[in-house]
Amino acid sequence: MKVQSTKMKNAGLYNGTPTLQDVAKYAQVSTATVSRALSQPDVVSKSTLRRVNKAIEETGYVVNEAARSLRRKKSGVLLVMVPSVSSPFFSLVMRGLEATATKAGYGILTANTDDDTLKEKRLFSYVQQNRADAVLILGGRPPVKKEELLENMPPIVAVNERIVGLDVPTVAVDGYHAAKEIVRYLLGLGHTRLGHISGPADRISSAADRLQGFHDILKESELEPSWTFSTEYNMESGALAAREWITLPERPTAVFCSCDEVAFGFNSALYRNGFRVPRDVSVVGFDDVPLAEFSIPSLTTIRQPHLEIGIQAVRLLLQLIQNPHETPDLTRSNRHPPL
Amino acid sequence: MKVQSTKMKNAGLYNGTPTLQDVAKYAQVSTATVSRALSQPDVVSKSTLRRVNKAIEETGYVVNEAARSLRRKKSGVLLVMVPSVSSPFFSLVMRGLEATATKAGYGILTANTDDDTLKEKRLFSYVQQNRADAVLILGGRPPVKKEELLENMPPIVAVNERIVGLDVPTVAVDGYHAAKEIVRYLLGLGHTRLGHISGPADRISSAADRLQGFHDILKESELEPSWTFSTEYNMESGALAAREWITLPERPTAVFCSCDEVAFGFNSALYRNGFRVPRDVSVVGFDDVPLAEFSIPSLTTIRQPHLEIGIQAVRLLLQLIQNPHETPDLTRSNRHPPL
DNA sequence: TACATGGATGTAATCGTTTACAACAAAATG
DNA sequence: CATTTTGTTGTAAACGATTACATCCATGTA
Repeated sequence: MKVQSTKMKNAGLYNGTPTLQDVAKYAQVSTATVSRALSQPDVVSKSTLRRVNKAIEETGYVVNEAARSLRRKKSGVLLVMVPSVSSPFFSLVMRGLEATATKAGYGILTANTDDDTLKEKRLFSYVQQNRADAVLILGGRPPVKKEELLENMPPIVAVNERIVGLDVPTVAVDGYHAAKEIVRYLLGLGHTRLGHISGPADRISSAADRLQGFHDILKESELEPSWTFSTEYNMESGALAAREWITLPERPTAVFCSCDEVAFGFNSALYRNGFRVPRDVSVVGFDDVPLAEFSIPSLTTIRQPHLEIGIQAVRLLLQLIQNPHETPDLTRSNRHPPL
Repeated sequence: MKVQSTKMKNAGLYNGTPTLQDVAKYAQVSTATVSRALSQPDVVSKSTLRRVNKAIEETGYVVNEAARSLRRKKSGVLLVMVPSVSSPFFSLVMRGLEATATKAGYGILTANTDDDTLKEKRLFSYVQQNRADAVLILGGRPPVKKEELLENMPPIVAVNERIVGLDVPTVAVDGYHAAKEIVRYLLGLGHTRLGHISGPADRISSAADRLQGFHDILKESELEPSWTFSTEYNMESGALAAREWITLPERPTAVFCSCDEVAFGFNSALYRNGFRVPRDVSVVGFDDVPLAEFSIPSLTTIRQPHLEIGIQAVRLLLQLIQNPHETPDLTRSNRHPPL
C-alpha cells in the first residue's frame, strides 16, 4: 500500500508548519544535526542522515528562508534592475538570467527602473535590507556620480551596457565590431550613401559602440556618413527617423538601425508613406529579436545571443558573490571601445 | 554647512551596518520604541519620534527585511509565475504588476514556468519557505489535479486565464464578448467566409473564450465557420496556419487570429508566398501589443488593457492577503463563458 | 485625597535557523 | 597502555526585528 499524501502524514502531530525543531524531535537528534544534514550532509553519519531525511519526508518540512537569511546574512535572491521588462530584447535576456539563477537556487527579484535614477537608488536599498545579495543592471542608465554608492557596494554585474563612472564587470556582445560587420554587409551590396539611426549614444554604451563602429567602417572604406539620426531604442523613434529620411535631399540608400525595434518603426513609417523596402532603401537592424524573422519585409539583422548573455551574466555574478574581491574573468565582456 | 554623506556620519560609531539596537542606543530609547516609531508612529510621542527619526538618519539605519520577515511571518514579496517572461503580452502585464506591487511596498519574484507543471509545483514551495506571501499565475497552465495543493493554499490570483480545477479569483478581460465584437467588425466589412486561428482552447481559458465567441457570433448571423485551426499563441503557429490556409479549396476571406503574434506569423507566411493582406484576405488580431501599430500591413486588433490588468491583479491579491477568507470583489473578472 | 484611566515607554520572549564550541567515543599513534 | 586524532553529535548563543505584557507617570474623576 502506497503512502498517503504528505499532507495527511503529520496530521495531529504538529500544529503549524513543521520547523527544524520538529524534525529534530521526530528524528531524535539535535537541531544542529538536522541543519547539518541539510547543508553539509557529508559531516553527518550515514545512519543519522537516513533518519533525518525520513523525518523530513514524514513531517513535510520545508526550510524557512526568512530564518535562514537572517542567520546566514544571505537572501538567495538576485535583484534585476531593468529599464523596462517589456522590452523585447531585455525580456529575452531575462529568460537566460532566470533560468540560470533558478538552477543555482537563486530567486530573481525584478524591478523596473523606467530609467529613473531615484527609483534605482531606492532599489539598491533592497540589498541593505537583506532582500537581495547582488544586483544585475540591464540596459542603460545615467552615469553614476562619484559621491553615490561608493562604499560597501554589493556585487554588481552590468548587462549589455557599461555603466559610466562605475567600475563593474559587464556582459555584452562586442557592438563595435558587430556594427562594422553589418555595415560591411551593406557596403558589399554596393551601397555608398549609408545612414545610421543611432541609439542614445551619449547615455548608453551599446549605442555609442554601434555608432563608433558605423563611423569607423565608413572611414576605412573612405566614405562619409550620408546621414545620422540619434534617438531612443524604440519603434516610435524609428518612425520619427523615417520622417526625416523622407525629407532628405540625397537620401541614403541603406540605413543601419541601432536595434530591431527602431528598424520596425522606420520601415513602418516608410511603408505608410508609400516607400518600399528594399526597393527604395535597404534597412538592417540589430539584436535579432524573434519578430525579425517574421516581419514584413523580413529584416536583416545581427544576432545577439540573448539567452547566453543572461546566462553568462548570472554566472559572473554568482562568482562575484562567492569571491567579492577577486577580479572576475571577463572573457565575454566588452571592453573594446571607449564610450 | 550641509551635512556630510550618510556614509561618513556614523564613522567609528558602529562596525557593521547599523541595527535597530544601534538606533535605540543612539536615540536613548528601547528597541521597542524604535520599532514602533517605524511601524506605528502614531503611538509614539512627538518628541521621541523626532529623536528616533534623527537617530535613524544619523546612523543610516535600514530595516533588515530578513529579520522582519522571520518575526512577522510575511516576506513582502509576491511570486509571479509566467510561462514566458519574453511574451510581448505578459511582459506588458508585468509592468503593471511590478509598478503596483512596488508602490505597495512589495517586491516581485519572477519565475518562468515554461508551461512545466513540475517547475510550478517547486515554485509554490517559495511560499512555504516564507520567500513569498502570495502568488500570481499569469497565463495558461494545465488543469490542477484535485489531490494537489488543496490544503493551506496561499492567496492566489490568476491573470488572463482561469485555472481549471482551482477556484481562485481571475483578472482578465472578457474574451468572449471581445471576440464577438471583432468578428462583428469583419462581418460589417461584408465577409461571409470567416476563419479563426484559435489558441490551445483545450488548455487555456482565454483561447476557449475567443473560440466560443467566434462560433456564437457566426451562429447569431446564421453563418457557418469557414475554417478553424487550433494552435499555440506564437508566431510560428501563425505561419503554420497560413500554410494550411493556402491549401484550402475555398479560402476564408477574413481570418480572426487568437492573438497578435499569431496574426504576425500568419501575415508573414502569406506574404512570403505571394499573398497580400488585405488584398487576398482580411486579418485581425487580439491583444494590441505595441507592434500592432507599426506592423506591415498594420494590424486591426482588439485592445487588452495590459497595464490595467496587472494593476487590478495586484490590487486583488493584496486585498486577499489582508483578508484571506473574504470573497473578493470580482468586478473585472471574467466569469462569463464556461471552459 | 484616593483611585481609575490612558498614554508612552521599557523588558524580555519569540520567530526558525546556523554555527562556534564542547563533549564524547572510537580509532590511530607512540 | 597512555595519548592524540578523528568523526559525530549536542548545547546554546547568535542573527535583528516585533510585540505581549508590565511599568510608570500624568490626568481626570468622585
